[in-house]
Amino acid sequence: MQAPDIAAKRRKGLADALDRDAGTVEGTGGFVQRYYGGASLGGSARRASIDEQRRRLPAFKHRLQLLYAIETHLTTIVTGEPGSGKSTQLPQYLYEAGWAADGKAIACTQPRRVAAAMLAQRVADEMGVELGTTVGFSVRFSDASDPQATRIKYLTDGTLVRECYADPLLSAYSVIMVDEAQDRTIATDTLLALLKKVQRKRRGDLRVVISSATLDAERLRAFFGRDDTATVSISGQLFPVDTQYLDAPCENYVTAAVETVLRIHELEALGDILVFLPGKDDIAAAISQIEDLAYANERLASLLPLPMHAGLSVDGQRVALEPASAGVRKAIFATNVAETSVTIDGVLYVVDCGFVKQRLLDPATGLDRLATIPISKSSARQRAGRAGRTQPGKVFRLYTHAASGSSLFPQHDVPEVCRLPLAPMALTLKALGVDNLARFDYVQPPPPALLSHALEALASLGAIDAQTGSLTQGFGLHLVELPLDPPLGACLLNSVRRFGCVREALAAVALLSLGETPFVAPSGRQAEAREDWRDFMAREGDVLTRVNALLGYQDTPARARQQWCRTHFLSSRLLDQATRVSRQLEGYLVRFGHSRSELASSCGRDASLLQKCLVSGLFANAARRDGAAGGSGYRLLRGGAAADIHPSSVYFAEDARPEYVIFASAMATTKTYIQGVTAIEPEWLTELAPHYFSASQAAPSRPHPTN
DNA sequence: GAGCACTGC
Repeated sequence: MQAPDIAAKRRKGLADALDRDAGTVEGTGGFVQRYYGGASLGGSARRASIDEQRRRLPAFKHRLQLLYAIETHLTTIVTGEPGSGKSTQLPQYLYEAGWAADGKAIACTQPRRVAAAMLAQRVADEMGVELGTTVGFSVRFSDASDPQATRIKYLTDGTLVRECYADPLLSAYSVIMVDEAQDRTIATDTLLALLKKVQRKRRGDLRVVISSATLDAERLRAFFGRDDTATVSISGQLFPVDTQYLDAPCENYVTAAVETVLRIHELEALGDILVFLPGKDDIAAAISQIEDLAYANERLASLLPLPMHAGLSVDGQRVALEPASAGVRKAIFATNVAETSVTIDGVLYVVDCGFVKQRLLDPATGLDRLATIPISKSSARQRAGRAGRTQPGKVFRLYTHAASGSSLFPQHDVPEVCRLPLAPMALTLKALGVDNLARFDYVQPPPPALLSHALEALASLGAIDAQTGSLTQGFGLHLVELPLDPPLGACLLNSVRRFGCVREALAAVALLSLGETPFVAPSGRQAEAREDWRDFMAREGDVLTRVNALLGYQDTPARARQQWCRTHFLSSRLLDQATRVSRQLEGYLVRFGHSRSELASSCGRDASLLQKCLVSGLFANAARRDGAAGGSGYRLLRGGAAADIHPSSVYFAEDARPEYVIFASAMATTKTYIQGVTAIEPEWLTELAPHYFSASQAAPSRPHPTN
């Protein structure tokens, strides 16, 4: 139960807050209050205008209703469109109402780091405090919070889950607001499930607020218990969006998108167009179609097609965000980044192809697929909303009205726990004392096949005991702490324990955890780039080649790195991030008690040490040349699926390909491609993963049964 | 022979 004096203080705080304001607020549920005053806290003109702005936000009308709901219910679900101010205002209302009065803090979690940092900055500005004092944030690589002073703390949900390791009851917080819950990421779902457990243990002392744009509210109410859960809906600041559909299904959404853009440009008032397409190939195709047409058509000179996807450099993204010159209409061809992560101002028209690329693990084959699938109805609404941010807009859906209502488009997205590899989540839950993952109280239970896949993977790495299912001392416990996929974490731990190649392993693991290759050439300069890249190339494969690039980058003085990347056609964004990751990982190894000299170990000229080190974690990703199929392809040792070398690999253009390889990832798109490929000797598999491979041939034996 | 959506610790 809530300590009486604290609750009383808070109620007084609520009353004080009411006393400061002026006008009449009306909430639903019969909770109508008069409020007085109007003095701003700071008294300066700037503060007064900030207060004015805060009052104009839709959330303000629901302020008392929200505070009342949170005061009287353990869990409150808040739905509201973007622009309603819930992410910035609700934590402030709670603070003003005294929820942080007794030394506890109010947490607000976000799925993405930039969002957490930006929100904290804005709220600090609104409250007139220095960021990192009363208002702070904590995300990977950046902590601007002070345990003594911070009362409103923005974090990523992954960071808060990690705080559970040190403080399983999250006792530093009185209220935890989980924002953007509609994303249903693994981290969000994990956090929600943990919060339900913590709420029970803290016996009414922790309030949970779940906020979301378009939420499966009923599911969450049922999960947290209908009696203890309130629902509040806040209207957004969106303008009406007129929706248009095709009369008949289109054959090709790229052509249809281009045609629609041209028609808008021809017929509609000036205003930018945002086009949603599934991938960057489609984006490039659409843009080049428009550019080709523009040669022959002068009227298209005032139409500026631009790409927007996560693979672009910061500068590349900025071009699409900047306003076009007078009289020019931007047509931004974007992937899903523009649905959630990036907000583009000035968009009046949205063109939505109705598809998205989504990653999913096929439990039958154990292979990742990147599939182009119809979007959910929630996602369609979200995309449409991008046209109505500043004035009434229009959305052109590249499918028929009949299809839009049909089951072709599911109501909501499939949450990540139902489609992605779960080994990292399984490790987290084990570390937090969840012994039986099959019986855990999930927001939405994952398919059993995904769970057993994860448990088998963890057992084969030695992270959990195959018989008891509990984390192994030392290895398993360290693996939990590392911010890495378990196989990569295993490589890193083994590099210091067994192989003495920490310098290279840090680089390799950091690069592989980011997934992409740093070798990126602008179109048209491929040949020139390939020539330059020869200096980095290693016979042993992609990983050593990328390691060479990263170590070269790190050996370059910081101020010269950008230029160095430009001359060598390398992604400085990726290499910079990999550098930060490897530094953070090194910090973990220090914390685990490894000495400076252990961490300085290098394999020097003996690349086989690093190769073996990679095998020790990635052994499940082994493949052998497929002689029967003509020799250029591979066959996975686990499952036996056919696979090809990804075009980004150093082996793609090679005739002499190694007989046995391990790879960082396999992904089925048009074909199954393996990526991040390293040559190995087959006997390393039986030497380093004898439990996984039978000694006679390098083929997997059945993994140990688990749990 | 020719390509990977998006996050996060």
